[in-house]
Amino acid sequence: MARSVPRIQDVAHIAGVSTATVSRALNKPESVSEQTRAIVIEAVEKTGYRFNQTARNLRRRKTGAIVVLVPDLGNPFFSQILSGIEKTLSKSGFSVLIADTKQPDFGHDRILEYIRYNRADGLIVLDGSLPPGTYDEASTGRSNTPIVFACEWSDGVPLPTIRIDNRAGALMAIAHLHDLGHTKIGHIAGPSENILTKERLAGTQIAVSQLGLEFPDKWSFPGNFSIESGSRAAKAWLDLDDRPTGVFCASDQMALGFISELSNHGYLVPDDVSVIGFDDIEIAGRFIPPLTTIRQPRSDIGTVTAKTLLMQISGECHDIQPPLEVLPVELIIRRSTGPVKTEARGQKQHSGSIDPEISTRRTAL
Amino acid sequence: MARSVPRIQDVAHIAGVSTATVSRALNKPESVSEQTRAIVIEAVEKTGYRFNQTARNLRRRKTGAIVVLVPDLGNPFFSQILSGIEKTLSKSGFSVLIADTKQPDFGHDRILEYIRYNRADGLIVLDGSLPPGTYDEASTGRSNTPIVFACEWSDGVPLPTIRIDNRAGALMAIAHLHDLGHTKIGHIAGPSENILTKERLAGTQIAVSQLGLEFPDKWSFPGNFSIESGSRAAKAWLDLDDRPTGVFCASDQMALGFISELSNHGYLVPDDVSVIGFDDIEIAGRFIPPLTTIRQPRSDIGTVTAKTLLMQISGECHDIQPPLEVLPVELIIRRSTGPVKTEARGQKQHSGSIDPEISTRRTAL
DNA sequence: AACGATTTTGTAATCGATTACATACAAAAA
DNA sequence: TTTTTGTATGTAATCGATTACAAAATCGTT
Repeated sequence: MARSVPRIQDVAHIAGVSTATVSRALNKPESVSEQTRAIVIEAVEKTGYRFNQTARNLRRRKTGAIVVLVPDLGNPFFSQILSGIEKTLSKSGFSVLIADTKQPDFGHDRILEYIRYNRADGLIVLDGSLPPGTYDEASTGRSNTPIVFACEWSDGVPLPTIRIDNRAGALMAIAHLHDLGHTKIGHIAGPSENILTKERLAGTQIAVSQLGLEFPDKWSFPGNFSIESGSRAAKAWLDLDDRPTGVFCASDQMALGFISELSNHGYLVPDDVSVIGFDDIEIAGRFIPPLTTIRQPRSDIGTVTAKTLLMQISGECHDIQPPLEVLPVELIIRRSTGPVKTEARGQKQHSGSIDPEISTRRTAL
Repeated sequence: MARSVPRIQDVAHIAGVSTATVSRALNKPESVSEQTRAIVIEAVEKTGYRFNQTARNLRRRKTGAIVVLVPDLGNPFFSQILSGIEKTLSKSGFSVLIADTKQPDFGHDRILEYIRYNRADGLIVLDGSLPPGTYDEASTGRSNTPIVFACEWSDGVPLPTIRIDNRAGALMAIAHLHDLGHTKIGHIAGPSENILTKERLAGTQIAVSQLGLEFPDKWSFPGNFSIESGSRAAKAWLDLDDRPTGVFCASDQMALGFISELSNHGYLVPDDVSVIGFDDIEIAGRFIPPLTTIRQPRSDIGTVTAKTLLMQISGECHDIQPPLEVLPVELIIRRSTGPVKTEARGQKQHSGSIDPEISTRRTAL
């Protein structure tokens, strides 16, 4: 046991061939005679040799790593997309490196580091809020580190993007509320500069105006996708004289925060207000009431993104236009939305002879 | 613009010194005269030079990467710990590599790869369910890749571990239920081989027997930490003739699934049964009702783990015993637990003249 | 000025693989 | 038999930094 980790030289020595032959036997088996190949394989097995990734990377001028820029690691929505990415990339032998862009010490120039100095073989960006100039080198081809956007993107930056149709999602949400008879519809938005916020708000506005509904500013609540901001929106809703009877939230987390805060004030969903979310995070279907929402195919987003990046890296993609993949969304109807009530809140709606407590329980589900 | 990325040679050439001097000026500034240092710095700035991580790693026989083995990336509990790890390690210049051990294609020998072939400078294991033999080389010092356990661990494996006091957490949970008058206490457990399951179950049994309570098998429900398994436990609870009035769940997710399923069947928490969880994931405080739970300091676990690993890597840690850090847990009382009711379920409990519907709403909060 | 001690700098080996190029050898064609 | 072609293998350069060792420059002392 002279050395702890065997090198290609050790294998070559045992097999009685040169290092070049060992390398070829392992990387391009057809370029080596069947005999020597067998001898080499045997020597590899005897020594337990594994190639040194670092040395290979240096020689090949690759890093073997893909960096994923996540806006918020703590958010369950992203962690599941990440899971899909990791699965696909690790299968292709890449390491997945994660950086949280909302960490206080994340400098935006770290991206430039990755792009400019070849610190990664590719980049997946889940955060559209980075300054657009960041991508100049990548989009003009001056950098050879491919970048793919997923979920979010940066307007006007011509890079491959995997996303869903956010406007269509908003349209579906508003249409659903309208089908239930709601004419006074509110919206809780994400962070104002966010591209998803803009798209979902735009979709809402289009839908609302097509349906000929009013949509005053006071029915549009600010938020930032977080649970807490949903709960703040609830307080704003409570302060209103003329309240929307249906509220479309730009994220499930805000929807849950909204419902939760209303519940703290003795209001019930969907009795007092119908609420629809966006994302379909795991807990949505198990909330009380189960949340009606627009589902995003999270795992698919992850795998499609990873595959797109792999194609970019291998150079298989010869399109002139950077690929744009728009995955479908789906309306999941659960119990946080219901027919609009005409009565003012506080009036009871007992139906005949049913025990009032049980009745309330039913509606509370 | 001859080369896209400047090398140390380019800097050396411009500064009129050797590559060795440039390297020293950057890595050991005190070993170089003030003059040359200034010249080198200037040349570095002029060229925009950044060292090539791969080349450095090859020479230093390091990889610059830490691998984190996560049992389930989609679980919000882990993603927040991960966030703490990433923050600390990236500050020290390490890349964080993530592997999902529950991915179908995750071979357990991948860990051996990391340990044996120096594919990473260190390993953080959040999954205690890997075969104990895996760590032989690491714990006997035959491998020089340090490993640190966090949250979970492998019994009898003498490696540094950062965790909470699971038994104490269980004790606090049971004591809380007992304080509220509950004498019939049930438990929803995690996956049976899991070390946390065992500890929390053991804590429950100790507490229950110290308090002189009965704890029949049928009050111990199987689970696997997931929302779904909590909901299955709810069905089992419903099937019981003699039901526990307080249930301690080994994870928040199971608690939420449990409450959700009960709600689907018209049962209310804490009216019909008090429920306490474990973890304090973000949504817990916003569930309906807000979940009483045992809080784990997730972010702390992440940072302490990362720091411990860094010490192991730098060799600063000269303890004979591998360090064991037990972080404190905290009982967070919210509204999913309440005083035990003596009445049988289904009897109304209207208090005087209050509108019954409003009354129910209150208790439903 | 001469000496040794100390600081600063340069030369070249090294980390461990990949691969361009050269060479050896066998089979096919002349 | 000689020449050509093609396949299989070896030699050595290379990727880009770090660092052991040697050489040179600087300093203080006598």
